[in-house]
Amino acid sequence: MNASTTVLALSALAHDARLAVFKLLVQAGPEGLAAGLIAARLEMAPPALSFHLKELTHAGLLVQRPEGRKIHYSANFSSMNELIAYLTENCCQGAACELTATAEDCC
Amino acid sequence: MNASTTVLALSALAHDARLAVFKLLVQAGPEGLAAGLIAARLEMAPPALSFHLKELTHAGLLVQRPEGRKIHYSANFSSMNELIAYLTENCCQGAACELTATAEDCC
DNA sequence: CAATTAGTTCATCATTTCATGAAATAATAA
DNA sequence: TTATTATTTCATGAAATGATGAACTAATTG
Repeated sequence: MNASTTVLALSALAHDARLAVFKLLVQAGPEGLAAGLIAARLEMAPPALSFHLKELTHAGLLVQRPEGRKIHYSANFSSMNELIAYLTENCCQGAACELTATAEDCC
Repeated sequence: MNASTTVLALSALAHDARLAVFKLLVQAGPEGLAAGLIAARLEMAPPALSFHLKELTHAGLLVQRPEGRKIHYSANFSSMNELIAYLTENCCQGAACELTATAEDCC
């Protein structure tokens, strides 16, 4: 992970709707959710959701899997871990978690 | 840290120049660097740098300290740690680092 | 095949972001 | 006090972002 792919991932997550989509898909686990279900849960218009799913997918944070006429999206955990690793190494002097109150949740 | 402050911080970091500024200031440590030095190191026009410093400061990622007629900026490590903690808890099922190759660098 | 469902793509428009150069502010030095 | 240095603010314009509704594609059902 280099600076420009990091910026791409950060840009993808730096939006209320997209962060909400990503969080929902993290909760959903590896199975993911169909686009229509995501739209229903987050009360988003289908074209808007489609736009945001494309952004997240393009940044490598989501993966797509056709399922009949539905399309399942799921979080790409390894790319998210790479992002967090990059931020920790380059932007925290490798010292993340040490100062946080929820240290036991992290690593 | 909630979703909207997270989006604010992510937006601030989601730009090549601002990510570079933040990384430089993390390396610089708590002393920080004067705006002019940052501009020289990163070869940025002063008004552009000022704009980006304001964005980062507004997001709580930098703190400002006047030093004579210079202004020193330094990384706010605790807010960065909060950001990483939020991402780890909400966007990684609290499983950051486990899947990364550089596990020893993280925590 | 016709109708329906799921999702995307397209066109448009409003808003935001960002770079640039000129001007302003404030602290120090001559 | 005048000049210089450090930084910010302002005004302008270009480019990117994002919301919306209509139209399109593809898979499934009747």
